[in-house]
Amino acid sequence: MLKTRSSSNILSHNLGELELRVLEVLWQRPHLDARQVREALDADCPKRRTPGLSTIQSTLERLYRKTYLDRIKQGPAFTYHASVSRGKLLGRMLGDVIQLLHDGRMETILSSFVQVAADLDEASLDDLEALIRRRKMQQQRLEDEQADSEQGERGHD
Amino acid sequence: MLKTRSSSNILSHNLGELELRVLEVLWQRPHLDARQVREALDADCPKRRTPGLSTIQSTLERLYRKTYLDRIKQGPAFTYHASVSRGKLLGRMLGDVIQLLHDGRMETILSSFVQVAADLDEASLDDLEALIRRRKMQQQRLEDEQADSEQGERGHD
DNA sequence: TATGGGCGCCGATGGGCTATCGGTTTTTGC
DNA sequence: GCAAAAACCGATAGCCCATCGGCGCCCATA
Repeated sequence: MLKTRSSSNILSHNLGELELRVLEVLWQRPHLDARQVREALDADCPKRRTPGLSTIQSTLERLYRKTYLDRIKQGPAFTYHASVSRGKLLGRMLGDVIQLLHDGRMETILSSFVQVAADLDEASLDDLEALIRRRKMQQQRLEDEQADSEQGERGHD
Repeated sequence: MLKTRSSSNILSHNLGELELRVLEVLWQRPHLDARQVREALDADCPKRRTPGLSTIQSTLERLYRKTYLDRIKQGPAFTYHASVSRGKLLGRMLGDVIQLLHDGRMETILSSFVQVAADLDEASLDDLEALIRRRKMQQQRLEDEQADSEQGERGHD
């Protein structure tokens, strides 16, 4: 009856509800300590009973250990701030899902996404096109520079 | 010390590892019963110890209850097949993630996705553009037809 | 230098989920 | 009707998050 589960969840970015709410708070106002995060949480949703300070602290520490947050000791308390932007996290989680469900054909991925985008907003298709154009130019420039200086560096992350 | 957690996971589409592997099998060859699914699983990855039949059955039933699978009683055993395509599921999970992390600005969403697509493959940007073009025509045609026949129906899902 | 209030940190607890079976019941085919 | 196979149910294990209590440390202050 042993299990030997390698990992409970299939996605590498696994966030709980409180963790996400905390991240949201810190995206809006960086550099808060646990107490301030708790207050912000309470202000955001007064009807919900705010968890105790220790709970917030645990969550902050978990997020810190998972490298979603950085911290600086400021006076008596740590001050936390997101080490990953909302857009970055979005991109990574999208990448997770895609890696999980892709079938090798780019067509499947893209049509799925276009479908999502189209559901969200018609105008978004125009935005997407503009973004692609920009991205292409960016990529082109990057390639040119690389060929020019002949340096193979990575990590435009 | 009570928890009152509304839901353990934030995403609505929550799949385990075995569940996903089973889905993969059934996407490749629909209409298998538990025994056949088990054999396919074993064939896909012989090194890994194949779970018992009951485990496969439980997983199939869970996926059925979660409406990822349909089943038909065929002879002595149920025959299972996916009720949602790979692309559909991909789209929904992408939608989940986006809904979870969007900040209201379409820009954030789109740039995150384009970044992912670009990471995957350079040529994908061309594909994406082509898809968008196709999608736009499709949408245009759909709107025309709607305006023409003046029927306001929903649910092109 | 004692002391008291924060704060960090660790461990325990509870609840949910998937994976995994064993055993019992139901169904089927002969 | 009977035997075999399949479905179904319940139990267990392991993982993860939420939640807190309690202990210890540090620093300011009397």
